[in-house]
Amino acid sequence: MERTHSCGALRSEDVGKQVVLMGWVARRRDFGPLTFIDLRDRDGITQVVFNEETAAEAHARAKEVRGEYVIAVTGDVVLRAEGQRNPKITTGDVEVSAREILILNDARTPPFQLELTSSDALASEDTRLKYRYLDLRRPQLQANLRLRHRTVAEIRRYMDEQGFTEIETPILIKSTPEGARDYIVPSRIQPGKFYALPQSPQLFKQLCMIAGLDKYYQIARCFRDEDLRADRQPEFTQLDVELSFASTEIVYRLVEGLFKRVFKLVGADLETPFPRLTFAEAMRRYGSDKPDLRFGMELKDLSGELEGTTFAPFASTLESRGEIKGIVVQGGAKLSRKALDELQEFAKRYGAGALAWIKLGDELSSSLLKALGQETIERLARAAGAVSGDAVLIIAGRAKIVAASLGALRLEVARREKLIPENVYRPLWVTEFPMFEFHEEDGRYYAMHHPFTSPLDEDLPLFRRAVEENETRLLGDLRAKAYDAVVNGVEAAGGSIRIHQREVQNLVFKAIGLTPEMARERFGFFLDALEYGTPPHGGIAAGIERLLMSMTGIENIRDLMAFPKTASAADLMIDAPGEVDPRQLEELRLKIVKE
RNA sequence: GGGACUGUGACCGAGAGGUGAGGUACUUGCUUGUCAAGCAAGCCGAUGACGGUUCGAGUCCGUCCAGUCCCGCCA
Repeated sequence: MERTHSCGALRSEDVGKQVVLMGWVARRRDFGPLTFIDLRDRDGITQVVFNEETAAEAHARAKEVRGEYVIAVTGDVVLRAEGQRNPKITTGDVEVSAREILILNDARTPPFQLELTSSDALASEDTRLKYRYLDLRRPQLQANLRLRHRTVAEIRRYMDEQGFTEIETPILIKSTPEGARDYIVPSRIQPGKFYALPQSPQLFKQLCMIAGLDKYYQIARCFRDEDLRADRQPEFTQLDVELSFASTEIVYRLVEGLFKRVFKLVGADLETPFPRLTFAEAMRRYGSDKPDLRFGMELKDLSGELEGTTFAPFASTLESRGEIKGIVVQGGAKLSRKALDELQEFAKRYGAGALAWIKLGDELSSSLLKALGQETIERLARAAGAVSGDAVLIIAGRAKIVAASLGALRLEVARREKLIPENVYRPLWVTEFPMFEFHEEDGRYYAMHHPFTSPLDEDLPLFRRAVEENETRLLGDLRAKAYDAVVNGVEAAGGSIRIHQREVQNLVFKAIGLTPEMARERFGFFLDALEYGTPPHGGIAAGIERLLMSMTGIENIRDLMAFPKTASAADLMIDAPGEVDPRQLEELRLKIVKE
């Protein structure tokens, strides 16, 4: 017996056909001489009717069936009578009148309920993760995985059309101290030595360019041993792209074309070219390098209005060249004291000392009223662009902290006040990322993107001066040919044009404190390769799950992966990570040191 | 490394120091058309683990475990 249709396929046009459906029993409703089964497969649900009068044997067997049994049904598609149709399911105009039923497999009562009624909620996440194969039967998760498949399929089609070659690179590679923490794999054949799993195929894709492969891409698994977040898993998938003779403009066009195609899958029509913001401007106006442009509420600089203030917190901020900025919450005058306290707590997580506020209600109120006086406060509110009924939230401090806390506050307030429109897509390029970032603890600069990222051509003279004359503080001002594609506040892709000249590469190593010997030890093979005729090249990588998050608005990466891990990087289903047999350890010459 | 929240029957979930609702699932019976089937009955737990405070703890305190979210981290 072969199935003829999926459980989501039948329509009124199919009435009269004899069909075979196979699937899982979602529900059974027993009415004595009449029994209904909602049959579910990946495509949908079809109602099957068992009638004692017309199919006594099948009807009797149907009574034995329970939830999640796997059955095959042979029957006739019949039109449902007016008033008996079910508009909630796509097949709701028809039903299958069963002639035969075959129980393909029975099922234990599930450990949690897959089919929900309004009176119950989804089981807790750990229970569902333990029985992931059952949770995945839920139509929502299946839809996510199918969208993921269609997205990746579309990516492959597009990249192929654009002349790219999909090339696989090794999973067992070598650990480098740069970047994220590596997952390491012990070598049995060479005891005491370790492979690392790739954080990304970075060096290999550049080697593909040196190899003359010209246009490379890969749907690549990446591994990073860092703490997890709602949008971060230890292993994830990237569309990794690199092309020779590239420029930023070529990369932008390629990715805009790709995103345009892929976002069509969720019914979105992205306008190209995407608008662009430099990193500096994004930070200044949104306090974020991945601004969500679906709503306004831009950060406004208020330090000009406060020049010469005697209010100590503000005065000391200005004196130490910090920033005082604010955002306007439309209609925010109704914010309660409690809400403002909560927002202050929220801002403090990002290092903000305090959150000052002004409310333009029926009468002016402000946490700064005593300190600054009514006149100054009104001037501040006006400068921020607030009108009657609004509130202004103000944070003062070091530029980095003001951006982080006020940028996060902007998002938080927008969420709380429901200021973010749905079904709107606002992509943009964030460009000209800094080359280097100062690391307070280590007291030195690190490459912000990675050490092979090219500086802007016009910043090259400054770069030479910074390194050759050892003016290290200039390093913070250097801009890179590095870019992110951001959609609705999600960093969907990031990349750069690479350095292809040895001289510039040496400058970078010097800037981040790598002696030629150290650079050679870490990247020796790669530096060699660069000297054999490296074409100018550049590329980009798009996190597949992140891309899907921006397409769907789904806020948790786990919902876009088949078998994700928990926040403590565990797989509750297979119970990984686990201990290994002592013999395995011995073979690898490894010893566990107990605390 | 740090912070916040959560942990009650198979599942969801109420219970603001004095033995724990309700719903769903499951089992049985009844109802000829439901679609979150209905109705009735049954079944099911001493509340994540351990320790403490108390005459008495699910409720308070401590430690641990697990889950979620966030800061740090993620070039």
